[in-house]
Amino acid sequence: MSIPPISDPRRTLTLRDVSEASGVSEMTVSRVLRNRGDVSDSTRERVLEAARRLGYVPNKIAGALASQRVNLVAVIIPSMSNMVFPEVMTGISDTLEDTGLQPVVGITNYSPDREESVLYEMLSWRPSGVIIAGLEHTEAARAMMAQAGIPIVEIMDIDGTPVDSAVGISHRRAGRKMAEAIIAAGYRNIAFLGTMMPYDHRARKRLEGFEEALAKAGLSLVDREFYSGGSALLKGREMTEAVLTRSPQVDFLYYSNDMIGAGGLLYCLHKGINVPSQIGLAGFNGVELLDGLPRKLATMDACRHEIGRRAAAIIAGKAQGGVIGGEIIELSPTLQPGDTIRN
Amino acid sequence: MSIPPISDPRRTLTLRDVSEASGVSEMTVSRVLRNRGDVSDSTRERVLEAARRLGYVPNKIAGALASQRVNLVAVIIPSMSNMVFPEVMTGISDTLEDTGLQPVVGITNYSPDREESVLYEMLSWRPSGVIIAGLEHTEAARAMMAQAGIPIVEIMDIDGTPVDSAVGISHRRAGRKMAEAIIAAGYRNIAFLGTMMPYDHRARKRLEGFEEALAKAGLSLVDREFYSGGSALLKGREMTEAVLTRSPQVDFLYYSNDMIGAGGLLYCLHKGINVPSQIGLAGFNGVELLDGLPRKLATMDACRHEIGRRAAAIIAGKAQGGVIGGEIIELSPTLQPGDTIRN
DNA sequence: ATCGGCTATGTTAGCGGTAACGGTCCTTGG
DNA sequence: CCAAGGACCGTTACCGCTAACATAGCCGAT
Repeated sequence: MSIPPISDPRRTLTLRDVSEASGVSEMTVSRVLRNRGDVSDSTRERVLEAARRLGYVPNKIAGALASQRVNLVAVIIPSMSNMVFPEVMTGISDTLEDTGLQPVVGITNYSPDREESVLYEMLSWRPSGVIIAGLEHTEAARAMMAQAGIPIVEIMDIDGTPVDSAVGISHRRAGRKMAEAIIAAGYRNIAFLGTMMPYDHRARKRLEGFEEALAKAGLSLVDREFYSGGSALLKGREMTEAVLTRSPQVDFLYYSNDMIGAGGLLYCLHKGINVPSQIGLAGFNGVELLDGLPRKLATMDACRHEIGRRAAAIIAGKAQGGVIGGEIIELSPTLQPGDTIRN
Repeated sequence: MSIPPISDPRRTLTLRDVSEASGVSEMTVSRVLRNRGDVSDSTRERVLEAARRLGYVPNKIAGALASQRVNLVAVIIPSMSNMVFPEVMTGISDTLEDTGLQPVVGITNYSPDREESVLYEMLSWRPSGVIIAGLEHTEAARAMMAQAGIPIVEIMDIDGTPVDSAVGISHRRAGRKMAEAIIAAGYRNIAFLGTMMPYDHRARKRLEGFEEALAKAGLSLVDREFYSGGSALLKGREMTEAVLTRSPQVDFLYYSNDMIGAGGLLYCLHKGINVPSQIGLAGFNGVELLDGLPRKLATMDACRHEIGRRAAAIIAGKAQGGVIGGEIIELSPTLQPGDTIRN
């Protein structure tokens, strides 16, 4: 096939094309497109016109290499399909919006090895910062983050030792708090229903805190049930049925997340169980999506939006030459009693 | 502060560091780390050992610039918090998994301008392909995609003209099909409840197809109600109440998505309305999450997972020097009658 | 007129890798 | 014994852009 010397539609454009089209040096074009340095209004116009006409899209790869600056922030989270991380993302995006920084998401599916490789992949693009869920990582992952020379913020959880900064809540404390509220309401035969995922450390810590508080009151879990995969609503329903059949004396069901809690609630209502006097229920997360349920599920807000905002703010602050030291921000989840715990 | 000549913990490592540490040229290190070209086992070992010991993370920016190859696929979608795109993403990830390609997500919030700027931003990183939701884009966005010289796949919808390839369903046909099923079931006083978003073209097309089929049967919508923002479940509840109060004669409620449909279903059941004999309901998307509802909502599967897989397959195929021409793949959504349409 | 001191632009030298090609050895067959 | 070829590794020249420095006008002050 022929190779037209100029304006081959297939060849991707470079600064040189724009510079030739507008009769100035590449450097001047670069200055115009980045709004940096002094350029006269007349040449600025000429350059912009040429760039627009040609449909030039700058090559950030070259730009980043030359300037040693990348406007990306790596965000590494376990999942995107469970209502909790999308909201964290919203907080991050909102805050990053007007900083020139851009989030790039990586998903780990709660696998430490996958997390390590996603982190490696993202670091190889030399982002300006990393926001990563949780405090538990492989040793190699921790080493990479410590070495990277960029701000690192571990989010969601503060029960542990962060590599650099951390923003989150104490899930252990959250579990305790919920247990105390339940006990105070007079419930005594309490069951736990949650995920089986061995790497969901936050759910695990909540359960630990929960059992700790029960123990302090001389109680212990009457029953427990775990699941993995499938429709959360349906699983909640099935697990609830299993528990209530197996342990009819149960008077409270503590779920590790709102979604299965909602399934349980629907099951109880369907069975004509009196909620909350006969049986009480509570979930975790404060998922707004579920506000339309027949009865409002008791839950605990995980400050997801706020966590995203604060984490992004830390990255943004440090990226523009802020301090080095890591900071730990603990947020306080609030109990939302809803209609499923008797007052 | 002092500037140690070597092994400054702050300086980021380069190939040169690894090459010096292992006594071979940078080129050989590069070959080892990419598994390309011949390298003896003994040097390979030495290099890998050195890289590991130093904690070297390759710089893909430099690599991409030199090789003119980037293993990223831009995925541009309107939202991540509505159950539909996470599943598309899963399909994309699954298929890209073993191709060496990596998805990078950008969110537009249903704003054409935002879509344009996200696209520009992503193209400036010179991805190997673009997967973008919908067929409606700004003129500039279309121009950019046409110029980019990489495979473009527009997903979800095929009612229109794609820039390059397209994978999706016909939402107009989906709307028609649902209307026909509803009419066949004997319902005659039908109302529509949906989103107000002017840029949700797919919901719009479904409604158009729906009304088209109604018209063909000599019917027209008895009532309609729109919402925006808020908890979908709750909105579905509120809208349903509004419609049933305003138009008591209604015997069928067609929702633009499953989530508000679920809210409506819960409302009807709560009010003691006999579903589906007194009032029928249907949604759209086939959201598995909702399987645990007291009654299974009639819906239409949007082939989300399959769309993701096929789109990714097209990109993967073309990225390794496949053909140039665009292809259009139409998938067929299947009606899931559930328990909310009388047989 | 001469000399700073601006402003507006150009020039040079990389950024950290990789493609392409070149050069050693060492083996092997004629 | 030598040519040919493969295995292994190094050298050179960029990729497209930007930091840093140079340069050319042009102004007002001396």
